[in-house]
Amino acid sequence: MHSPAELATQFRSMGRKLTPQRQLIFSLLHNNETHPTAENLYGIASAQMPGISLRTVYQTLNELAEMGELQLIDLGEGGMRFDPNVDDHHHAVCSSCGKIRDVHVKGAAALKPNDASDFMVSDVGVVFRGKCSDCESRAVKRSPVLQAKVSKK
Amino acid sequence: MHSPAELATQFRSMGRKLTPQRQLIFSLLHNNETHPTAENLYGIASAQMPGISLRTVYQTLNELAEMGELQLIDLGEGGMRFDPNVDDHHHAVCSSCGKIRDVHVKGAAALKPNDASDFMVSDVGVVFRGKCSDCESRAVKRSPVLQAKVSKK
DNA sequence: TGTTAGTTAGCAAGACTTGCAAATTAGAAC
DNA sequence: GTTCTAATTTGCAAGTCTTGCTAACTAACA
Repeated sequence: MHSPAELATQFRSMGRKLTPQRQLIFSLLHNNETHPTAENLYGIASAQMPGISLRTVYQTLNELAEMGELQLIDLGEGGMRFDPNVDDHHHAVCSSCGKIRDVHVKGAAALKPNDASDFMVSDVGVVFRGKCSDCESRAVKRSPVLQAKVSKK
Repeated sequence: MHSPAELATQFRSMGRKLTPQRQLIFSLLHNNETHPTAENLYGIASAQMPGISLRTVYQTLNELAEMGELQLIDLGEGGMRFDPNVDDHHHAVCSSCGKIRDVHVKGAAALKPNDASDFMVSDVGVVFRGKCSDCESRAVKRSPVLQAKVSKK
């Protein structure tokens, strides 16, 4: 995602308005690596701007997504997540705490469906599921013998 | 997924009942490669057993999923999809017609997050997006010059 | 055939997201 | 600074998908 300042310029050059609501959302997303849901952002935004509506948050997020400034991630956990990182990257999801982390994957771009040579691939997405280091170390401390089990989904 | 007969045995051995509704759903899922939604199955089931409820379809699907007989796929298109194929495989989604196809991916199991060596991976999922051969050939026929554009998400 | 624990059906409700219309306001012109 | 207008925000209703709840039903077994 571009910087809030750049987005501001971009919006204005498109004949669109730069409202305080939008500016706030731009700043909340800037360098945000938490993969927030709309509700997450609404919570934070509300604290700084009481009265802002959830509807506006959704609206702005959709606009940014349409502009290609956000990547939408749906991991089937009830709720779309928004990622201001639109570089070529993938995701690692902790099945314990639910945290999502951006990761780069060597060789991902070269993956091909073995048995569907007639499928024209335009995009490849990789999702790792497992345990993040925080949850893993907590599990080890709590019960070393269970470690093996726990690490299996 | 096991065969309907095997599932029947398995259910009974668990002290659960083998109802006509369950049998129907087992048979509809057997060798089903369409990645149906609950609603899809409900539609087909209703034709063969008028009065069966959508609630029961959901219930049975969830039970099978818990038993590891179904893989749940959520591609963020509004609606979980159920895959009786629980072998190690991945998916190719046509962005034009929405069809999902099971594919095997050489090297997928060996993928690792480059920059998250502390993440304990227990599962890797790969999703290809693009155009299936049907849609691709249709696009070519309709407008050869647009082919390049169309094939880009 | 009777008993009963497991199931089903139907509806209400919950979670997430979008449509709509009235009220508000950023940005441009004067 | 004032005025104007199209873009935007709000709040609520509604839509989609899924689950909770419970009365009625029934498979399985004695």
